[in-house]
Amino acid sequence: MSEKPVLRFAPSPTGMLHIGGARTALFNWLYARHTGGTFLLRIEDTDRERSTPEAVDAILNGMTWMGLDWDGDATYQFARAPRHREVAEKLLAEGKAYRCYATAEELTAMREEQKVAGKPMRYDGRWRDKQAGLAEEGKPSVVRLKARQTGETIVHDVVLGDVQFENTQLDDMVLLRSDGTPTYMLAVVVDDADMGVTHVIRGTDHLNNAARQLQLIEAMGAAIPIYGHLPLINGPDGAKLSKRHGALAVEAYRDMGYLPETMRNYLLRLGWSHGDDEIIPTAQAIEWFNFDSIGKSAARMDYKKLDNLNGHYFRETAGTTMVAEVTAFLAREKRTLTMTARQRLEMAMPSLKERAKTLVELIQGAEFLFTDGPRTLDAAADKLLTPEARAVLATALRALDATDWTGPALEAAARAHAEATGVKLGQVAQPLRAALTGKASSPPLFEMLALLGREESLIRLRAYVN
RNA sequence: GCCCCCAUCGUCUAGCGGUCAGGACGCGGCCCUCUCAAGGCUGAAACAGGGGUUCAAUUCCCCUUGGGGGCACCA
Repeated sequence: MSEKPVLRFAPSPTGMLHIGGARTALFNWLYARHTGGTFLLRIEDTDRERSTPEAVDAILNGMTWMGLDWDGDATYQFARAPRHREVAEKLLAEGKAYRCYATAEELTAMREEQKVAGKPMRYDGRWRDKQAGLAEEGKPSVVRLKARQTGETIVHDVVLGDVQFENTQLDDMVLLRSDGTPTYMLAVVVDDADMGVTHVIRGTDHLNNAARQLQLIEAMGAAIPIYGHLPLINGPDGAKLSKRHGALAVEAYRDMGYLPETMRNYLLRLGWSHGDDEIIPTAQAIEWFNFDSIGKSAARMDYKKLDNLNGHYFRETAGTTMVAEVTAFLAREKRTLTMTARQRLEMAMPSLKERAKTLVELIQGAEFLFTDGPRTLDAAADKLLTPEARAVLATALRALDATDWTGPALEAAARAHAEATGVKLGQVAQPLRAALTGKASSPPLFEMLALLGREESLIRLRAYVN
């Protein structure tokens, strides 16, 4: 075991890259980067019916957005079918596999009977020791592994520990379909062996498969990889994460305005821990990541916590980077900013990123910077601009106009004006804010007034003086 | 039905025989404050139940219950 670890993420391109897959990819990637090993990407497209090029793109894009770079080119499993077939033929020749002529209908009936009888639903090995006779001549057949029928198979798992399966529970799985194409079971094992994969880290939905794959590995005489099965992610209600919960694909998180760094940190903490640490930037994660601290139980998505983390990374991220994130986000919505809007955005970014939790929220809060002229009031701002407030606005406006148009000077003027008229600063500031931004909350008022400039600010304020 | 896995505050988790059961998100209160955030202080909130083992169980074992996964010529 002196060789560097080789890990892989092997999704099937039958849909988007979902959050659970993203986490599996992340864990594999982290371990590879932590150890200086290799992280491979293999597209398991042996199911020709369900695999689509769109899904392949979605997975590749999702991985790229998540910042999970793989080593070398992605391999496509279907392209390796001849090799898979070769292995199956070898097994057949060695007597470790056999042809089964049972039809699909026959097997379905068999399972039905087993179910009714309360017996485990397994292939009964009806062709295991039977020679094909004249009747089978030219009939379609599948190739099955002649699995061991006694004893037990133990999966040594780095997250779950040793898991033991009775071999009587494992049946003779299909290696080659009747059309000659390899099954997933055959393909993964052959590919992992050929690619030199040392660590198979995947979801617990594959735990049972591990036992069966172990038998195939043994029959092939290949090296046994280190297994690790990760608990699945459930929806906020604890039920299986499904389309019903929406927000399944990583792209959905991108569109909701979360940063890749946020997703990596969040997904890492969902099932992995390092004492009391919550904020774990990727560089730190690479340094710390190990298999020992992976939890065994399924976790649920918590959007509140995700929001909180995203807000944290907004505050941590440089303003220029955030401007780039915002413009990229807007570009995806086919929006572009004018030169002025962009300049304002850059200037206001330190204040904007301080109070938003998602890019969507940040952009909503920045809309008043993107266009010129009087604002349309939202409900809260409208409620704020009572006749009395408008009167305050009128006098405050004159006080402001009489001073230097800088943040500190404007604030001083407003404070002096408030004191002179015997009201609190808030009573002066809120009407101004409503007229200036069209909203009841915004980044610091005086900073925004200065940023928009005297002329533009006065146009907006005067619009709401009766 | 059969097999496998899991089980600490509402949620994510720390804990690896003796702890006032800790942290984070969320929630309540106070402070700060031009709004909204952020920040500081603070409060409520958990060992699923029952048996063992042990001087001592959240921690080890068994059962129950509850969740999850699997049982294809899908991956």
